[in-house]
Amino acid sequence: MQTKFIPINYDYFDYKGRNYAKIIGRNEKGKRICMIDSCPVYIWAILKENINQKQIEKITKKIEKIKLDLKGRQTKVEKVELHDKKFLSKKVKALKIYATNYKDLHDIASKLDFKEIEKRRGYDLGFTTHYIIEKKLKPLHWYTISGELLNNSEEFGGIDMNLDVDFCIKVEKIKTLEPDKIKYQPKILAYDIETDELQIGKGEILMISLVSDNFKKVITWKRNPTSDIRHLTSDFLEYVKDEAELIEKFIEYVKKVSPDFLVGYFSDGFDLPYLKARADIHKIKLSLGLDNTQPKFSRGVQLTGKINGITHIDLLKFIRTAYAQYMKSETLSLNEVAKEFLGDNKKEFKLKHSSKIKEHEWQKYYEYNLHDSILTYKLFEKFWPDLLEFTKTIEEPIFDTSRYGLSKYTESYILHNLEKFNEIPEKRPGHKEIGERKEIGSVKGAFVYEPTPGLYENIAMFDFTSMHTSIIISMNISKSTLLEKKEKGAYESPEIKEKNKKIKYYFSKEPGFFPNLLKEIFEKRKKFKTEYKKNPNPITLARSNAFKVLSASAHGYIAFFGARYYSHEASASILAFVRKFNQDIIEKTKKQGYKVIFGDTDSVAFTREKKSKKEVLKFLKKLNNELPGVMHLELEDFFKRGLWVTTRGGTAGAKKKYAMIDEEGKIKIRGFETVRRDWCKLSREIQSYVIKQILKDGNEKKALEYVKKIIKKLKQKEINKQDLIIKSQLKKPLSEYIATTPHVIAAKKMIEQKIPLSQGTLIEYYIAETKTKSKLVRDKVKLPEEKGEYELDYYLNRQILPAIENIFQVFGINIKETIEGKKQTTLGDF
DNA sequence: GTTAAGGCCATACC
DNA sequence: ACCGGTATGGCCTTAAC
Repeated sequence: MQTKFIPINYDYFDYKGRNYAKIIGRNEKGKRICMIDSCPVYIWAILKENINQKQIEKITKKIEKIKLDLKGRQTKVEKVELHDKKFLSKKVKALKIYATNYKDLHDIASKLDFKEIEKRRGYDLGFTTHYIIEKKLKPLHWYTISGELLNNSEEFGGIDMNLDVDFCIKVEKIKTLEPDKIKYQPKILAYDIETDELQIGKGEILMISLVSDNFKKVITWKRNPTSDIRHLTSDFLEYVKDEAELIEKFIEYVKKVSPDFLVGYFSDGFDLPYLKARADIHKIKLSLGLDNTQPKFSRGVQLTGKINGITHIDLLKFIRTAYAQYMKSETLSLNEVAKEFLGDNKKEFKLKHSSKIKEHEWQKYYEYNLHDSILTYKLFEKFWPDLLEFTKTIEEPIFDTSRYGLSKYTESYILHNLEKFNEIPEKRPGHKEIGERKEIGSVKGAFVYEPTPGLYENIAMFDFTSMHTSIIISMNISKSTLLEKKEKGAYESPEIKEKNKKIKYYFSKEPGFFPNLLKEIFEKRKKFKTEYKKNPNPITLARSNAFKVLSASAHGYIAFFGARYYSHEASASILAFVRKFNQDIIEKTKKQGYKVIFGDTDSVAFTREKKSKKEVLKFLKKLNNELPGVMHLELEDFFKRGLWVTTRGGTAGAKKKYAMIDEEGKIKIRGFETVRRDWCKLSREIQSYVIKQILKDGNEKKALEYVKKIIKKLKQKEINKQDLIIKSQLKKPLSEYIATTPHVIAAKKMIEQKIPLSQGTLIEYYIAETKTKSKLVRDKVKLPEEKGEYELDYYLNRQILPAIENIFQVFGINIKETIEGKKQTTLGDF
């Protein structure tokens, strides 16, 4: 039979010693289909140089005889071919050694210890990745598949009989369909659980909400026994007898909706493992899989929950890697993320233990639970274009792309594109190699220019477009193009200090596959950005974003010790170029007669004095003409004013801290306390006001008046406590803290009061007046709900004044004296 | 007991 | 371990007096 098909969920199984890919997807009518397919399995043996034909024939014969009997599975070499390939951009002769089972390739590799063989590669990709590369059945692309329909067939041990799909097909032919011809509407089911404890399985699950297209449900067994059920019943609410029945009902609904995607928020680390743990306690099988199997959890750094045939998505992970760096939200909590992307307003509900929930609060709790699933559902819809485009770009199953970090994005893109360079993949570094890479230590980073504190007018700012990436492309830098010694015409890095020696690295003129691939990414990034500007919609934006992220992560990937194509030398060279190009631009700008104010990594800002914008742009053009390759400097913007301050208590200009106002009055604040979430709202707001007023007026007069007014309020204890809350994140488990900081104390108080808390929680507290004689801040910590007066001294001298004093210092004003008054007379003002 | 230096810790910039 | 280095600054801990 023949059908159209979009692959969504990839899995594989062994049958009679061979690997079979098992791919679940849909056809154009929305029917769920399972495809079963196989592909050649092989390992590359790269031969040493100068091995002659006779030697090759000799070892080929030996290799062909390799047979292994492992754990009851017999495996053997089926075929050996000689190929002309490339490895790390160098021409090599390599044997392609076919075997029966991908998992046995490691053992076959260990049998290939012939002296003629230099390296063994290409057996650590994982079967699914290998399969996608071999058969080009890429996730979320459309295909026409023809094959044999398996209908209650005995083949593959009757796999189709236990699988909840419409058809099961043994693939014979795969044909690519024109992209975007058929619209695929993903079937989504969002879920969220509420529990009494945050530790997995420790407390009971109180309720579960489920949201799909035209489907809303909250299942619960908890309510106050004295309350009248009629008042509590809603159209979405369904009562069950106990927690066991709750879990069974959940399974029932998942099966009934039968989604492509079961979507949660932090569900890898919480909801799914929690459900499994509670199901285990009740001896219930959490049979969510299409084959009725339970979710499988794998432990990387973080827990990951996989359901057979249904793609479990933890949206938090995807947002964290693909979006967090471009977001404004202070935390990645569902509420804040929803606020930023959906404009949804918070549903207020303070989580507490079920025993402390009052009668009338239950209905609110149910609604809160439902709302979380609604938000998760809407966020999935919102991010679907991004999930789609990232998956199509990286060519890994969406289950994986949605969980990958930046290095994996880059690496997957490379692995799926090696074939066009005829490259054999490099291996993953082992423990030993990672250790060695760490041992070498980090390389010197970018250059940051020390600004002179002050208020400046008429500022222009230039920055390099994708600086690191354009350096890699323009200077052909990579692990594979690094030369052992200087060659004629090679690219030469600036001088680098390594172990007290000054050295240079050289890179081949011969284009390497990595810089070449990056050039492709770089150009696609430009193309999709233009495409988006011409035709703005979620898909073009997502495509543009995918390539933006990919392009921006290239250098980080090379410098990451876990990367296949890691290179200390390449990373050091890239950064040496980064420093050099930035410093060169700064020098040239000074020479041109401009006053340089600041520069950080890839940017320079300067006052244009009396020169016109036109002259500045002419200068920019001149600078660009002197840049090599694809390197490009662009005008970030012209600014009306900008403010730079000293470091706290010092005289040096503070780096990475500035504020500018553009000609439309739009203000850009970097590094100041205003943008730091670990300062209280009051400090941030005062500072933000002061900065804005100064930038608008060009002087400090109004700002000073405002500050006096607020400080008066502060002294009269008229400030709302909410504005004095300090927030700080618990970055590791409480037990691992060496120093007992205020936020650690606050966290301990929360535990005492049974307020849910875990690693990653944003801890809130305020500093209160206490009887203690202790000078330690931590001894005055109180939780927001705790009764108490705020301590004036702390907020004045450690929050408000520090945030503004070096700003007023720019105008020669000592704000402490002005407020507290060395001259006591000024105190009378308050 | 006080103080300064150093370390831990969180957060931001690019 | 899950992209990197550079930088500010609060607060605690420790060593020295």
